[in-house]
Amino acid sequence: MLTPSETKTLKFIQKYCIEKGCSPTLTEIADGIGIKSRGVVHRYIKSLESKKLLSVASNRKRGICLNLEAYENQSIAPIIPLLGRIAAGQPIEAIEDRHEINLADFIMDPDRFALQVTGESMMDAGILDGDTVIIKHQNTANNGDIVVALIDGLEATLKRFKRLPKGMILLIPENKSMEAIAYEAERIQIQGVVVGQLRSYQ
Amino acid sequence: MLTPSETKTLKFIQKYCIEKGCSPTLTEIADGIGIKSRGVVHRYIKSLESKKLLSVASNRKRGICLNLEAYENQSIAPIIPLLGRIAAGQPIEAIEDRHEINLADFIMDPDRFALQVTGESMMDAGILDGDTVIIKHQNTANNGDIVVALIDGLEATLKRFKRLPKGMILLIPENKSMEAIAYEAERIQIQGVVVGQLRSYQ
DNA sequence: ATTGAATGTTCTCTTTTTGTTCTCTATTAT
DNA sequence: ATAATAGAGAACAAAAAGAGAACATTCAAT
Repeated sequence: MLTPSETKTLKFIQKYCIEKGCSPTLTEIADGIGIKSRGVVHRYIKSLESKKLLSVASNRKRGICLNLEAYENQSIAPIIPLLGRIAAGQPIEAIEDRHEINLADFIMDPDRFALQVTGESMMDAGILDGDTVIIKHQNTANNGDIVVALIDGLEATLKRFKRLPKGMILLIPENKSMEAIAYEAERIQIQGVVVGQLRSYQ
Repeated sequence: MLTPSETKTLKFIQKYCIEKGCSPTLTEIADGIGIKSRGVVHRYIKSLESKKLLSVASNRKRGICLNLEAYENQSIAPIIPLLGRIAAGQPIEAIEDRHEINLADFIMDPDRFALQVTGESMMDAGILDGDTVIIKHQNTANNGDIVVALIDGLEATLKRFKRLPKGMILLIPENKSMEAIAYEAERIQIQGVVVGQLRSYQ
């Protein structure tokens, strides 16, 4: 487990390496993490080395070498490393854009809950049968939102929301073989909007 | 069985770990659960430890380590409540089928990483431009797996995998407007298979 | 090759924060 | 009454963070 200072040091080194193409000096690191002592930085580096997160060529200037496999050794990595982008037929943008996904942003909010989707009504929006959608609980929606709507108080569906003139609401399935249906606003109760979606292939 | 305070403490630690990437200090926990005494927090931690829900490195700062395996039996995982299923035009099965999604299953595995998808090559499989896919790092794949494949060592793509006779490998885009391409097996290097996918609508 | 500035390394020292162990009190349910 | 839970807070030990001095080594310019 890394201390906050070690984490800060490691992140600075990663960023520096990516931006400048070589590793930083101890003075640069000290400056980067907001302390004054090279000795202290050296201590952090040694600790990170002992934790296999990087290796240092002894006495070499700029001799820090990041261990890119390090994430795989981490005992707990609640945050997944986001390694880069992948495109259709495009070369991978290697390590350039390395940052992290914070799943906390995704989910850990008290007014959110999950629903498992059955049916294909939102297929064309990339929400498949069996997917899980993360819903933010709220009673209103904007045009274009994907909402959980309760029709006549008993039937809940997942549809794209559109407000029509004259107090009508259009619920649009994202599936070419299905039709959008308009309802009087009184019949529709918004239970929440989709803020995320996840799928497991296992 | 956990007391309310212990549950509160554990949930706070889970959330903190996910958000910050390291465990909280006793003071931070006290603050987080709304009490003032580090001593009390210490007592809760020790109790949680005796219930095998976490382990603490003694005298180490931020030395709390969550025990993820223990979560499968108890309803205290770092989870979102999964409220039910939602269907196209079907009534919601309210709270009847309430269980939970365990995010630990989804991500907390050291040999997994994430990639952000650009392009539409897997559109028909519900993987859209901008989505994040969770990759399990491995060098082999089964027919039907969605894989990250490196072509000629320099071009990484996301495609469905199929092994053909005579040492050929077919990489199939899930997009009607794109064609599957067959390669000699030597040209293809599997970097991992897709085990999850997530999307944020925010 | 020599030299000097920059850099890495190894110390000691101090301060602050944190973990640990207590005792004490209050509340609640059995 | 008793036990379990919840909390405050004091006192001490230890870890982490940091400053900075002193020395060793690199590396590039001369």
